Amino acid sequence: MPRTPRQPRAKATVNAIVEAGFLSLSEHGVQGTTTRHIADLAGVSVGSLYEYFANKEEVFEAMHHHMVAEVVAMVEPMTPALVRMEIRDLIKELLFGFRDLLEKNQGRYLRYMSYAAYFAPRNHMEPIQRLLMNLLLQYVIHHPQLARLGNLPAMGYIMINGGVFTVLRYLSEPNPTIGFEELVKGLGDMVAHFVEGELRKED
Amino acid sequence: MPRTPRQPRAKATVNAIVEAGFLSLSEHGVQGTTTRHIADLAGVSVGSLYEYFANKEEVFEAMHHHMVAEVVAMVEPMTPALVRMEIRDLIKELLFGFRDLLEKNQGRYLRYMSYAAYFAPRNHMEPIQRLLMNLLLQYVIHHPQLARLGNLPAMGYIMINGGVFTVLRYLSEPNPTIGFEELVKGLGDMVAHFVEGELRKED
DNA sequence: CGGGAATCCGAATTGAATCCGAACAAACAG
DNA sequence: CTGTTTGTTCGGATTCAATTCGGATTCCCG
Repeated sequence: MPRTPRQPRAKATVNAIVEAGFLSLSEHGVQGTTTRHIADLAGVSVGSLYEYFANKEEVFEAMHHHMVAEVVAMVEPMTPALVRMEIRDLIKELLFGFRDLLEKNQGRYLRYMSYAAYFAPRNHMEPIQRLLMNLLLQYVIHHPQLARLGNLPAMGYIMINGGVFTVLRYLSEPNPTIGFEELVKGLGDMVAHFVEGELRKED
Repeated sequence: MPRTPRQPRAKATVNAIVEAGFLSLSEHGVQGTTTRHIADLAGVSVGSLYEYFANKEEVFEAMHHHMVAEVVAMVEPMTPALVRMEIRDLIKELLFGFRDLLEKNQGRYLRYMSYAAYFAPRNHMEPIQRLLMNLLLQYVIHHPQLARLGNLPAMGYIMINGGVFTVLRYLSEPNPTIGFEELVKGLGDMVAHFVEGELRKED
């Protein structure tokens, strides 16, 4: 049963372990990331690690929460500005921000993401999906003509998942055949044309 | 150094091991899939497993090849018919076929796919991506008006990755909020409107 | 048949994950 | 201050899965 850290010293320990988790993942990949490794990098002993984490997986879960929290911290302040933009600009802003976040710290979040399906198999992207679905709703509220669009949940699902996963996959690619700008422009065009097309169909 | 099976008996062993890999993955997930487990399910000893596979990961790679081969075997015969269809019908045909394939055998391929990022981090989808890119090219050849479209590689990248990953993610979802038909229709609309919009822009 | 190659086996080895009890540090009451 | 309680850290002991290895068994060709 893992303990919750009370004293600041312990909180520092927990934090160091999570940091070390990202470091080790970047350096050695999943296979090479052992508890001893993490503990060494964190400057504590394995025993200490198991004081606060029931098992190795929980360390990865904590890393996951860090990442999600940062994404939320990025998107939420942007939201008021985003909902007033043209759709193409919104997508551009969002995806560039997303890329920068993922590549921060030698791509620690990106690296983590490519293994996330293993560590957090169930719904690991759900909070982010909800965040973006909320952004979409806010956007529709600020652009009432969009309310005429048909199946908003399905549209949102496709745009969010298609967009997020395509960008993730793109950024993980060792030598991509297209540029990130092209990708972002293409995604923007795709969504913009789709919206126009659907609105035209309504008439 | 793994040996290549020569006698039919050995080929059966190799096959049983790969089959057992899928079974074990379905039953016990990644964590629960041990070499002993696979060997037991295959009705052979661990030692035999290591005769033909250098390590556990190679078993997963063999499973991967099985899956990719089946996808190719599904798409290639469909191609001549697909390239003559309306874009929406093509997408519908392709995605329903894809779903059926993934859900065959109690979803063994789907189950495998959700862990694939871990086992085959580098380029594990590349053959499928190439297959679909080729389909796209053939399609453009049969619909010459599409040749006026702008950045085909980027478009293809987005449609293929966005489509494949969205469907994969959707099928892995325990209780999806939208129906598969809606998803397929939405993807079809998205692509169709995009094509129309781009063609209109060219004028 | 007889012998060498191919196949199969499962106990032994190895190394990582996890547990645990003792040692050390902080907080705090009297 | 000082004894006690509670929180924290440590690293060796244990457990379990991956992989190895030497020998037993089966196949197949001459």
